[in-house]
Amino acid sequence: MATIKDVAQAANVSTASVSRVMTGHPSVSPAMRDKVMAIAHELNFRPNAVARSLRTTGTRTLGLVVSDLLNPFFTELARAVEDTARQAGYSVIVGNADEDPDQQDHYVRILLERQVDGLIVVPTAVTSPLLHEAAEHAHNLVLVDRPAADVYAPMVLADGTRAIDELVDHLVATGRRDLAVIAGPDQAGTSRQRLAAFQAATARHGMPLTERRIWRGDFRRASGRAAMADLVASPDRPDAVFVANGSMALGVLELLAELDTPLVPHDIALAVFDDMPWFSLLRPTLTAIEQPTARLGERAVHMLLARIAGEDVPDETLDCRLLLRGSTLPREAAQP
Amino acid sequence: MATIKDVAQAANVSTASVSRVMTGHPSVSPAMRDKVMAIAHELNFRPNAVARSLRTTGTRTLGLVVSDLLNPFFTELARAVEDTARQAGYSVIVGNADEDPDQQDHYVRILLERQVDGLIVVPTAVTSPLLHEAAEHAHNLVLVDRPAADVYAPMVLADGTRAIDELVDHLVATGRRDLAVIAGPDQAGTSRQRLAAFQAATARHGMPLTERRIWRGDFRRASGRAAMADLVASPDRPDAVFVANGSMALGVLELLAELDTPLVPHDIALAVFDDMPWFSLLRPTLTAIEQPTARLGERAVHMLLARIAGEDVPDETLDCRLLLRGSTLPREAAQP
DNA sequence: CGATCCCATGAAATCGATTACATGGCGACC
DNA sequence: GGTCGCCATGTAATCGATTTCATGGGATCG
Repeated sequence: MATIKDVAQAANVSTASVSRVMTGHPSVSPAMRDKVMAIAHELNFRPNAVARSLRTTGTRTLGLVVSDLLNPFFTELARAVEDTARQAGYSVIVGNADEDPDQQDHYVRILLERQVDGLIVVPTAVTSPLLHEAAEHAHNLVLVDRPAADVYAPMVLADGTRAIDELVDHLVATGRRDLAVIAGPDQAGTSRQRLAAFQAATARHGMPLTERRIWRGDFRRASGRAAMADLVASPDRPDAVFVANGSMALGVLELLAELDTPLVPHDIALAVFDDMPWFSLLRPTLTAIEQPTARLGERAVHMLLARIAGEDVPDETLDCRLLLRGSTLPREAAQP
Repeated sequence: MATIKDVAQAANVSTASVSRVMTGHPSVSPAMRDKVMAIAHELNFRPNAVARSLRTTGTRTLGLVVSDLLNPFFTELARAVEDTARQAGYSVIVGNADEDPDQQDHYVRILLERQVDGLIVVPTAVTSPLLHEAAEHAHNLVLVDRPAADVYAPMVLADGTRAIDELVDHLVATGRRDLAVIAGPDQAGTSRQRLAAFQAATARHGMPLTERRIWRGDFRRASGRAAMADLVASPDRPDAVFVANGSMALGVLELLAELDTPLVPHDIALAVFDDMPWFSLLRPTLTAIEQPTARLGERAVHMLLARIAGEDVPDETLDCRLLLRGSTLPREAAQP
């Protein structure tokens, strides 16, 4: 690969001049510019971004660590982050923590070593010493989707409380009396939030959630399936089920599809936190709470860029939207 | 951030020694190792990977340019690439070309400047001067999923020919006589391949595809929807439709779901190239050709690492699998 | 006990760019 | 016409690591 020195020699000028031409420095004569440009093209010169970064401290690279790339929610988030970053002239290195705090830390460490200009993290666990430290150390850090204790970094979250309230109101209003939830792992902030909101809402209706009505998953497909299997096999089934994320919903739906008799919505109302484009293709169509996923990623990048620019950035909270569909129709209306 | 010099000073040793300790060089005394390690921890020293890369030429980073991150096929591919790369100690910078050759070139350029150790590309177009040049210039390049003319780089492709043959055999055997296809953009190699295979298979059955039976999409959701709208509205509908990728299938299904009378499978048999986890949740369940997506990503990384190691790497072709489901049941069996 | 060899360490060069500082030349202004 | 100043360019330092080469000291072996 041709270096700046090769170009300088071939053009009979100093490396400083070549550098000035390449970076668009104002005081360069047109003659110099043309000559250097011509030779640079001819030699197929591409500035070595690694060397540049070393000198300028600045890599124009952002790091993104998500908790589970298999989950479409996070792939959409990643897509939005990549898109927004590119428009601002940044590249993105992606890390997949697979809901494992150690792997998350592995990536944070690597990304810091690579001198990313900023870091966007979906915290796998509520607490991480490394993240804490990264935040302390004036590293540019933004948390997305999930809160994390003792990490002093701006966050952008989707708050589903209002939508969950609305959902529970609807379920109760349409005659459901025995609500259950398939929750996520306790270590994830979003899981706690959603569970808490659901509990609060049911309590508000005078029907607080008992421990028997809380199934614990891990936000992955298989755990949703297992929970649902358990749930339908139990002697006294609940008459409404709220699944705390989209991945688990896939498992739940799989299991339901294998049953001989359809349970939803007549016997059981079903609602999912996270909407997917194919939910309205199912029969019955699936009631869901839609998160502003793309905006989440977009805002995260903008907040991060603002932090990089030295600005003070407040937390942001985006609202979620309840999409009522067929799976939560009242029992009567649901009879085929 | 503490540098190696800070550590060296604090420990009263040379930077060379610190470097040797950090990189695990064999000839370092235990005393030295302990002392340096202790101080490094204390100062919270993290080696600057940018500086290291400059000296060692090697970034332990791979670049991945995919043609459309909205398409679940590519997100799964990206996930597999990231996973495999991480296991080999590499990070991945992802670029999304959005089916735009210019944007693809933009990313290739940036990734080359960043000195990635290797590049995995899903070519947006059949030809790209920059890719051609990158391949020529002994850059480590591997193409995935789609062939590209005049780019001399190893490829790993999924060949759907056999599965498409099988599909057409099945359609004909179950009484379908008027087959149609919603194809992708002509610039994409996979689109050409799939269309060619479909045409060949129908011809083999003595019913060559006429131009009227070929709808042109662009591999995106909206184009699938538009094509299907056109198709169902036409006076003489075909009795079987093959959709050339999963994104377009989503649009097709959306449109079908909005119709009052179900057409599939009685009036129209439907099959899709690309399987998705939720295809078996639909009613009818959806016949699809499954690609070995994860293996594709995995093999791409291994081939790339082999190239980086200087080995000669042959092209690879992986086979696809036809999954017959409800949407291609014979008309008789399909009556509700 | 002396010669030899190797091991641990340090000094300094190096990777490829950017940039502070020096310098020469030319135009402008009085 | 002389002085001042700025503009274009070059020289060399710099970023933070790795690595070559030199060196001194200790162990080994005869």
